Amino acid sequence: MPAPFNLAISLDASLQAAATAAGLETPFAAEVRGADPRHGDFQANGVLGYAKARKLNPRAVAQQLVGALPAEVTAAYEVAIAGPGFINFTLKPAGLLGWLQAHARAEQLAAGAAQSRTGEAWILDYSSPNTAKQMHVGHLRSAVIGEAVARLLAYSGAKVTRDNHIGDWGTQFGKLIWAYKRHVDQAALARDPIEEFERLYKLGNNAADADVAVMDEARAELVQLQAGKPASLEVWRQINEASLRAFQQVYDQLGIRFDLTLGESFYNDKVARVYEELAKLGLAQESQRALVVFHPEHPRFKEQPFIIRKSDGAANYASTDLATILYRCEVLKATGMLYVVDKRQSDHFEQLFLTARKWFAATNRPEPRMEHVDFGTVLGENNKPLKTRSGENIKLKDLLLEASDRAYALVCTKNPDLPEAEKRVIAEVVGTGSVQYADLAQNRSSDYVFAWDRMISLEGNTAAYLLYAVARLRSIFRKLGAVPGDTAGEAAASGLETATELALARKLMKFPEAILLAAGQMRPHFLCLYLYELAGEFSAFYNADKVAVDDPSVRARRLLLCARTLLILETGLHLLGLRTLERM
RNA sequence: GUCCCCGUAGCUCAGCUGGAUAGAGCAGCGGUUUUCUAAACCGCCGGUCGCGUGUUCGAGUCACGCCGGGGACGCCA
Repeated sequence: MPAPFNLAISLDASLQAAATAAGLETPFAAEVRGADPRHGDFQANGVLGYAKARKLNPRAVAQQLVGALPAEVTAAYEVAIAGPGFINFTLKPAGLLGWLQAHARAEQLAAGAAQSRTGEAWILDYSSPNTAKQMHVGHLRSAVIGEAVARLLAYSGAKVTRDNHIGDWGTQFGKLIWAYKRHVDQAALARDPIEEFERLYKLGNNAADADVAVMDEARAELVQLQAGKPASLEVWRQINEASLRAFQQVYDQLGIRFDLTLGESFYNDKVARVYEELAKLGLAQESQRALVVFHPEHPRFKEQPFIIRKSDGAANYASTDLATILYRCEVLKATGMLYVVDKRQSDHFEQLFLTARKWFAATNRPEPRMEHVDFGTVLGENNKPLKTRSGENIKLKDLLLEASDRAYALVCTKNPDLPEAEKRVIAEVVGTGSVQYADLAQNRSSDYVFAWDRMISLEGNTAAYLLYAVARLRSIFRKLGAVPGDTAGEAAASGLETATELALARKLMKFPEAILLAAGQMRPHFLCLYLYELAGEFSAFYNADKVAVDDPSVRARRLLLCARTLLILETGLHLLGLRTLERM
């Protein structure tokens, strides 16, 4: 009998059927959820509310429900009624082993997970830096969280399109092109294009401030660019290409690859339609020469305008964001879109979504799901936004480099005999992974304090702790000359016995819940927490139960546990965007 | 001024749609290695969940008020 991927869901369905069989009134919700291990694996709390609403004795209702449970359930679980009417379910050891045997390979887990979001098509809008500028620490969270959410949704069965909505259009290009044409240093450009663009922009900006004639020339450059003059477009195109190449170096380290890069310039010719439609529908109105949208039903947005066209006639990000929503629905056939953006922009997104909903409703377009996946600020240890000592933004490139350096120093003390090249790889994986994981492990909505020591000190809920568990698991298989997931070997496994074996197996079986929770709320920290607890159970098991024992059936079942732990740890870490290691 | 978010152990944080005795890590104290990586494991210590009132079988979680911190608020994104 194949074990269902998500036992909680399957149990819920069984209870629902039992409720009908027991003659309970509808609606009845079983409310199955993971339980405190002291009480069991799962608990159903539904009878409490049900009994209350009908002034029944909850324990009697629970009794009635338990009496109607199908034989498969009572065979697989210890069932107990506790307290005011909780029903506790503890999977028997044979059931645990059965689940582990049914989910032996990555494809089997993936197939199970993919059931929850089939048919959904999401556009993920994340990272989205400005071209011609360095990515700095302020770009970290969007990239890291966005990628993890993308992977979680895809794993859950959704079609995911990663769209890098870069800032590649704006008034700064006039000054930049002016300076580029006159002062570009080709050698510097080849070495580090963004560094050079930043230098040129500052140069152009200063020159324009100092000299009105330069300002006029810069303005003329901008007009020519916007008018589509080929020579200007060519420079602009070069700037963007070089910028994207530089971004990709960071993305490669973070495991990010976009499907689309449709920046603001792409929507240049698509904003006019937005103005026309919204004006015609009466949603937008002229105010102080700008085109704005008010929301009379909203306490604040009845007065605080959503400016969709500036008084000088130019577009702003409200214009392009509206055009983007339309394009994503009409052309890309998205059923939903997510914006992984700083929470300080929540007003903008609230106004944007309100406006888009009214617009779509008024034009009979199907309404997409739109969600602002917000996140807090990265703070320094002084609890203020993280900066360098001189008050500059920290470049993402430098941050990741420092992470690797710190990890390298650590590998050299912990495992000095490894080959130099391998130490470098370990440093890169551990360093980058530590930065990613520190960002993901905390609830994204809150600010978080960036602290190197806590991040790479490798204690507690950190990337290194998890990667270390993976490395130890790999080491076991290396030492024993065994292959993880070897079915023939696993067939010899005897039943789970020790407390640590059982605790580990129980935690493994909870993987589906962790995925569901993390993907459902687009909060990767739920997966982090699960993986951390799993690694903890593994470490306790590793310490208490030796795998390399003589008894072949004991060894086989422990190897099976190791193989599943390895599989789920790696699957989880990869979903978060981290790489894993053989040794560290 | 209006609105939003936050306040949980000395520190950094979990706590899923209200569920059982509020949990981790760090720091502190004490243990564990002739055994698969000790970057580990085990134990102890530590909380009036900012304060108050209310809602109910049940509140860290919901409502209202207050105190404290952060953020947003017309042409940057």
